[in-house]
Amino acid sequence: MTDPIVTRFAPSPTGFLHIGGARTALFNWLYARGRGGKMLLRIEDTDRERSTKAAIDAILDGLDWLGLHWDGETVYQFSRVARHREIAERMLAEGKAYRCFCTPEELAQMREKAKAEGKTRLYDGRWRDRDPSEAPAGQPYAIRLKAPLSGETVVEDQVQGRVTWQNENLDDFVLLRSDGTPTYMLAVVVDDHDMAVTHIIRGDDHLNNGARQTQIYQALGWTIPVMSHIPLIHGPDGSKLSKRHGALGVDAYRAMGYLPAAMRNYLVRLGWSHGDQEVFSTEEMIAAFDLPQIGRSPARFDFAKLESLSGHYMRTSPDADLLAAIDGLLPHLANGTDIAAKLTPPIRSQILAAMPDLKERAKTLVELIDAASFIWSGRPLALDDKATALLTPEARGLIREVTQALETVEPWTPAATEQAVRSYAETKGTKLGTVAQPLRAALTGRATSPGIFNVLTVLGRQESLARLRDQASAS
RNA sequence: GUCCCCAUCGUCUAGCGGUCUAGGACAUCACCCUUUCACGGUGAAGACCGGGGUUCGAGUCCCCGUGGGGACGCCA
Repeated sequence: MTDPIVTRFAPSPTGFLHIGGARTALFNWLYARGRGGKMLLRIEDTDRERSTKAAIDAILDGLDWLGLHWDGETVYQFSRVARHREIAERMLAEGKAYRCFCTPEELAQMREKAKAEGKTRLYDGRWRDRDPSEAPAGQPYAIRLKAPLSGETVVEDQVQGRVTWQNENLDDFVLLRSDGTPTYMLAVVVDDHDMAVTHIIRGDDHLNNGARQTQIYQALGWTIPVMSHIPLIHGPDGSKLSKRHGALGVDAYRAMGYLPAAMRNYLVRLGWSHGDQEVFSTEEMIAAFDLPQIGRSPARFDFAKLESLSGHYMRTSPDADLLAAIDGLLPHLANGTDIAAKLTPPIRSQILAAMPDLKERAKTLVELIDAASFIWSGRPLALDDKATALLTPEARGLIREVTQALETVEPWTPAATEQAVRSYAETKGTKLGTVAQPLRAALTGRATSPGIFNVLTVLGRQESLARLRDQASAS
């Protein structure tokens, strides 16, 4: 029996969960779920200066919203420093690492020199073979890996293929800082090993780290996890994602009204494909996802496609789910509290009644809420510019007459009101649109809305007639 | 600068030597449907970065160039 698959998502809590991190989490989650494995969560909070509680909360909240649930307890890397130190000491004792007494100034000089000479190896290894007895007394030291000087280090990457580095280009990097805290490079290896991680899936900005970490695994004699470095996501203009375009926290996407399912679907197709399939249910995604199908070139973030996918999920979601999604979204909206207060039980059932018509034309929950707002907007109804333009004196005259025709309609159903309006238009010798648009403006305050007869039905006889009379008499 | 990675329509991508006069999706543009807006339907326009090889045959393999990206910290 082979070992169970264990993946992990390991964000550093120095900011929100951005779109790239969300996709990395999704890939890890899909890979584990599809193979009966586990996805672990490890918060890489060893940078005490920059790690914040707020960032941790944002990451957890973001994963939760996306529906990417991890297995087991969340591991906080900082809590494991003693273990990291233990391994560093062990490597020192075994001669796999050594003490380096260089000062920051010396290091800065070395770096400059190396750059000037066009060398990749920044540290010159000056303490590599020196006897510790030569160390200046009381001088703090860092522990560096005694990396191989020749030969090559290879990462057999599932997405990048076989990637090779000449060891002469890799220097003796620091494992344990002079203040006794572990570096990221050491901590990751020790934690992944201790957490029995079998597959590392992360952004390809870590590809070079993959080589360094491989050297640590080799020094320790540990099994190297299968690595997959996925390409980064770029902004619409091809540049690195910045706050100007796509680098928003996932909470921003929630606030824009995207459904988590749409988000997952959009994200999974960024860099990964399964033939010509564009739409994937979560189950399909889990079943089809695999590492070799991930592309190696960076993808650009495209709101238009996200939007389109979002519309698809809006249309295909059950009505009640969408209402629940609105409830979930309201707390995250600026005017959410005001709207929430208006959603009384009767209003909610009106929304539900209108939902089949509403969801057909909304791309996001925000649009859905906006399109539904005519239901709870009280009289006198505010008119937007287009609606105002529609309500010419002639149009108001039409409304007056149609209202009279409508007053006798019984029962108040879409078919019956349509009957009445159509026959009115016929006797007037005008097209249905000529009377439907003014009705729409008077009823919803907008120039666009669901089908006008459904609007009449959702609003009910009393409210409909009242809104019509408001506009018939006004001028 | 050095190291590493990448390169098919505007965008996401299919393509794993011949079935490619290169397929799908989003976006765009027509037309149809139609009470508005969407949806839906039909159709159009739109790509293999350049140059060398290898091969009977290259979008597919190799090399060089060019262009992107990433990494070069006692950050993660």
